[in-house]
Amino acid sequence: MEKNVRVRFAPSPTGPLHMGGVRTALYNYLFAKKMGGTFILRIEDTDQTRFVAKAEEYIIEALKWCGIPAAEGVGFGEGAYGPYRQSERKHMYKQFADILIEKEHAYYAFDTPEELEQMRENLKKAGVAAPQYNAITRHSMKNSLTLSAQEVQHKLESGEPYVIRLKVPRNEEIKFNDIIRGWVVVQSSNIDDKVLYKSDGMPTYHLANVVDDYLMKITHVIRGEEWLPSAPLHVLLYRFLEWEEVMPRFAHLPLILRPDGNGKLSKRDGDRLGFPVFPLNWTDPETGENSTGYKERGYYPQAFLNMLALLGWNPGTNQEIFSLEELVSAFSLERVSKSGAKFDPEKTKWFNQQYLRRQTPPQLAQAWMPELIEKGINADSVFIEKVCSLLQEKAHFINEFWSLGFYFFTAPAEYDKEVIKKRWNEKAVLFLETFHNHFLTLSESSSAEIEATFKTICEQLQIKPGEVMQLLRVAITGLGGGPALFEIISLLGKQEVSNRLKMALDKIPSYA
RNA sequence: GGCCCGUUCGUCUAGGGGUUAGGACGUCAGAUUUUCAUUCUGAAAACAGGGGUUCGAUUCCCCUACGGGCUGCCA
Repeated sequence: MEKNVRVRFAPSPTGPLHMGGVRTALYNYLFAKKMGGTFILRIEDTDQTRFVAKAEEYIIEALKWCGIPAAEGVGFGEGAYGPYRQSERKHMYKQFADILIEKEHAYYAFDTPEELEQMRENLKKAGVAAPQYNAITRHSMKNSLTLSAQEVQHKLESGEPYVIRLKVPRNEEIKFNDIIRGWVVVQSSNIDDKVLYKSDGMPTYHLANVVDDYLMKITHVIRGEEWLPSAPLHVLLYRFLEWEEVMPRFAHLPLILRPDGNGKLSKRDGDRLGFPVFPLNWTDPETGENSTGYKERGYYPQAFLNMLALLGWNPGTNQEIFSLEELVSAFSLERVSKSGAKFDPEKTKWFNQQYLRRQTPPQLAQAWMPELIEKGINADSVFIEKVCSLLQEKAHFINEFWSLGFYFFTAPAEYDKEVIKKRWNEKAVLFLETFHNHFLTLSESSSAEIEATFKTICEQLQIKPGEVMQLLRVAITGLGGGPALFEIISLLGKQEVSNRLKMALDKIPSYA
């Protein structure tokens, strides 16, 4: 077993973290915990042009809400390998680019963006589908391989903008053993001379992530499949920097796909299809555009995480509901699947329902209380808890409680029209009146008692219970469905039910 | 286009040379609660296609098809 496992989640702060990112963070977290290792948050902000204010803060808040905090890194008390923001590590990268140049594994390039564009266009015209800056084309570009040493020196000294590119060998087989995918083999001729160091003095992702992973003693790189094509490049970097023996193991996670059609789940899909893609609400600082989060939609973070964990990983058993601790002990990268997984919003709701079911009535009452207070409801806590335990089995979210059970606190203002249309007739009115009278004479009003009364009356009047049961419900709650009716009546109490029956008898005839 | 990765019910997936191919969500049907939006039971529902290898392939290999990712001085 490896010792001192160190993994990192390394998002770039270009916007809110979406659920794919959360899952990557989760798998990193689970793996770290499982191995007794360290989970690190590193902010990859090497692209200053794409910086989004508040994004970093959002990422940190999201991890906290989910309950998968980093042990080390930005927003989590730093650690021994800081700083953990690449912009603050700016000074560390150049020396490694220089080493590569010294070893002739990299070179300076002075081509302007226009010249690069020109090169690509020319090659396309000549029939090259994917023009590359590579072992062939670099000979006709402006770089330290084609220019004389003096020219290069002069350009450098005169402050001409330059980048440093990796000199990818012409024809070499590069391979690595991915934990999830097995051996991945790529010919170096298919890799281009990637920019490692940008003209603005910042490294690109490729250089920065390799340098930082090395410096931070990262043992396993667990990231999305979109990185698979550049992994060989990173392997090359480790080799050229002579860090191969401490090169991390790679695990490339399958993508999360959109529920409709195909393709990677994107930030836009959520609002288009009506489910959140972000853990928390987000307001775009530029456009003011709002996106809803799982938190604000009423999801439990545990349910959200549980769903995410099973999207691309499974324990090999039939267990589906896992606490975080259970996930940690069951998790392994080997059981992560290779193929992309379509996200299923319905099953996500189901997970939340499962967690809701597992709450105790006091927990539910506490969670519901703010809304009740806001609505000016002032009820006994024991009563509220009883309401919660009835509502619990009908709801997926606590935020459905009010629309499902407002009638516990206030008489209905409307009645289900469908039911009235179908069931309201003279016989039904007679039933309601009779039931009302009997109900008032009841000495105790337990649900069993009420049910017995109900049945007796049905027999007396020769009415099938099915004909009036739902109507009775509508008269009292206004709704056509809900928790056990006699429980509701019992809980509401004699006086209230009596009032409501009177009101229903009075209002319903002129209804619909 | 090129390179890379993938392909078991509609969806998430288990399995793995000989199985009635298992589970979950969803769907549908029955039951029960003499209502329902709960619960229970049940049903329909899958190995992309073609070649090998093999006594036998859904499982191993190859090809095809399809899907996805990447192809920036983005990450």
